[in-house]
Amino acid sequence: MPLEKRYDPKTIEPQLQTFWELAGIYRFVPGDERPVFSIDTPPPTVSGNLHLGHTYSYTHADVFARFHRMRGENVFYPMGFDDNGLPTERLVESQLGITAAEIGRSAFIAKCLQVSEELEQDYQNLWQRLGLSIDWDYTYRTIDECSRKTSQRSFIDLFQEGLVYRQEAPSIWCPSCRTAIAQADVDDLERESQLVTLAFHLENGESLPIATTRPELLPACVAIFVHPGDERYQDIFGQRVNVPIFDQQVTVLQDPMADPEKGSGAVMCCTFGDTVDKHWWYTHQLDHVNAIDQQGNLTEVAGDFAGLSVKKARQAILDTLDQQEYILDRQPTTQIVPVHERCDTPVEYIMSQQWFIRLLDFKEEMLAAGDQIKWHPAHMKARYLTWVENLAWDWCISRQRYFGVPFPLWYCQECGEVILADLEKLPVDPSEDHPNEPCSCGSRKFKPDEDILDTWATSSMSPQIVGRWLCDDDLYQQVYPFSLRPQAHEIIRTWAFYTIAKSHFHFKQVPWNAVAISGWGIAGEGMGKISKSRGGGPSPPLEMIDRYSADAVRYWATSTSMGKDTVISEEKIQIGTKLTTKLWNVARFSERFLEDFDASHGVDKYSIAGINGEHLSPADRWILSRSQRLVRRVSLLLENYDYAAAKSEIENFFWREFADNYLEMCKQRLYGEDMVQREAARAALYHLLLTIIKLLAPFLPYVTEAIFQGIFVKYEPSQSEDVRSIHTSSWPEVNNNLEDDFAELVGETLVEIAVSVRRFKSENGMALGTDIQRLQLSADDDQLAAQLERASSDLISITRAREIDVGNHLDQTLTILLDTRKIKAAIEL
RNA sequence: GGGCGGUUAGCUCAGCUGGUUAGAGCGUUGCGUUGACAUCGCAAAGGCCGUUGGUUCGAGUCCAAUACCGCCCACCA
Repeated sequence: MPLEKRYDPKTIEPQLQTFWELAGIYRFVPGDERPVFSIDTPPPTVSGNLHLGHTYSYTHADVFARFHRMRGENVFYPMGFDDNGLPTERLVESQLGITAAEIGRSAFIAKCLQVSEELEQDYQNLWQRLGLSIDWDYTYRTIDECSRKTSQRSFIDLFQEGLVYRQEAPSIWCPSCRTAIAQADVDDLERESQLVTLAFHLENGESLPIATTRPELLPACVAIFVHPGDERYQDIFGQRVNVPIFDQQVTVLQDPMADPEKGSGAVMCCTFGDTVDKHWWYTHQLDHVNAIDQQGNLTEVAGDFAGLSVKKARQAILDTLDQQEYILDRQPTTQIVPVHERCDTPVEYIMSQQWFIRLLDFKEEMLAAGDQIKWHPAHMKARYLTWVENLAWDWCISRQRYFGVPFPLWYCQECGEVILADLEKLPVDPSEDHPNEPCSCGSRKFKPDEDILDTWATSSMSPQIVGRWLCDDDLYQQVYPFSLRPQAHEIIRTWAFYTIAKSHFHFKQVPWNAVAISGWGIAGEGMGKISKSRGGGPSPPLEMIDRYSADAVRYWATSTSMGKDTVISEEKIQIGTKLTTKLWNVARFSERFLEDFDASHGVDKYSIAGINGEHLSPADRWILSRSQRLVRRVSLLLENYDYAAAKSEIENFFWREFADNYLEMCKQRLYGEDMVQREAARAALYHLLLTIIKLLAPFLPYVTEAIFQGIFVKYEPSQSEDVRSIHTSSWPEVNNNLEDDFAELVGETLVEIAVSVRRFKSENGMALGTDIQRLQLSADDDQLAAQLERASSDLISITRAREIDVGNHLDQTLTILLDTRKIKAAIEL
């Protein structure tokens, strides 16, 4: 079936998508002898707000998958959805306007399952429409049974290795989400604040000025610290001080972490205002006063202020301090406060009992693991290493929430012993199940652990979940360690780091050979324009795909290199549309010369080996040589995950060298009567078009497939490659015999001549198709001159000269077009 | 405060291990039915490659300092 005059992606893309699904083009073949390329796909957090930015990093991973598949590798490219834990709960709460506390735990979990499942269908639709070459037989949800089982198994294994522990300790707490969180869940937020200097009174009645931004923590003040070398405070070391309003007596202590430069140099230590307080509390064995409860309100120790929120209490206490004339100074200040990244609520440090995974003892191992992985771009490794170096807390994995993977354990009500679930029974819900055996103390009374695991504690097992670690060892052995982890940069410290940590703890190896870090597709000015046209919302990706094409969106997504953020640009998408149109038109042009070939040997007929070099024109030799170098370069770039440079090289070659120049040079032979010349041109054309669409197939899977199906796969099957689809066909190989420096020099000369003639016509207002009488050329180099002679058909074709005349010198009466050391050219009109 | 990335044509960006007149797309201007393509083609204009030093026969490309922009990290009184 000949190619349609106009390429209509809106109808063709969905057809091809269906074809790929039905034909199983992207199936992973377990047990196959080909080398495996396995991808640890990021399970997107199901957030319910899909925008074009989501397509950005996922396109990158797909390009790699397609490249490796065409390279002959058995590509394992699964998909997952991260739908357990706090992010999903927050979504459900905001979307349905309910809270778990209101409707009860089990009803809430049911809502979470329902909402996330509906949204996941949207994600899947988008991924399929975008053309991601995922094998949908391998999908997972981080809340599904296999994930829960894997996650609980991980916990039990680590427990038995002594790598997890439960401890009553100051923990990072989000008063809004009402749960403990981990260091990695904390972000910085700048806000306006007030630094007030208060007068604390020593026993002798003297006043000690102390600055604070958190006066509401006064009831929890347990000590005052000064620097040991601070001259001002040598005398008061060890003295007792009265805390304003609350009147408890605390001691002045010394510690090098007290900075004489800050505030008055004397600082109050409260349990707990920040991590330094925690440090001092621990190292100086101070008392613990809990002033803030789990809802973020002041406790009874705050007396009249009990029950007030932190914010209200701060103001009320300030007012009282003011009335009682404790305030020496007030300074407005911008302060950086740690907040919970999910809700931007300032965190508190609250004493509570939590489960932790040991990290601080393993920093060296984690750093070494980072060095064993290839990072793309390389500088992203620095973020990982910095994070590991600065770790200050073990990994708090317990969350006081509802929707997630439960801890697989109970506590004995008699002796407090931890009873783990049986491995065979995983996954368990300890609230519904119970232990098989009585506790070693003989008791049969158990209390289930009611917390859930940090969502990262599960998603950090993604290689094990998707590789079916616990239920399909053959598969797992084939895919693990994974070839590639693609992900975005903001989750280096969470997903990447935790996955590396888990892999180290469980298997003493790194989870992947390489990690490819994508940037973000972010809303920019272009988005404003887009959103305006549809009433203000962000641009929905399916709408953009419908308006332009999946290929065009992918073109935009692969235009900025690995690791870089990029603005969502409708303009860039439009350029992608132009490229697909150009490809289509080139293919339609080529089709008429290729369709009557005796191609009974399938696509191999015009493989490079079949080209008879004797009859190739200089233009053929030039473009064939250039194409070999292109294949070499693009392959290397893609091996190194540099999709943007690869795409740009192919695009330039295709548009500037092949379409603008080569096609114009070979037309005369294609249309001409000389069958020998015609066959040579057709062979070159066949090879080049096939090479170009293959190279572009990872980027523009739809239009290249449409061309491949329309022109190259209407013959019998090839013996050497799977030509059901361009995406299972073989990646182009470099043919050294076609690489030829001299041919390239000749080709460049031909282009120079063509450009000079075009410029002449353009400057003289002539149409490009205008015939010229004679083109006279002269080259000092005899070999070059001989090639120019041989290229007369190429030159006539592109310049429309009636006659090409190659001689030793130019006729001075003619118009000189070019005069360089290499080549001189003149025309006669 | 420490670290990383960026600073190249009006805009968005390429420029690999330093080497002839610095590239592309968009935009601008002019011209044009080349027997595939007007969702096009051809051509033109447009840059002291952030600043200042240094290394070198030669630097956008290496080194140092510096200024902005962005990000990561840090104990944020």
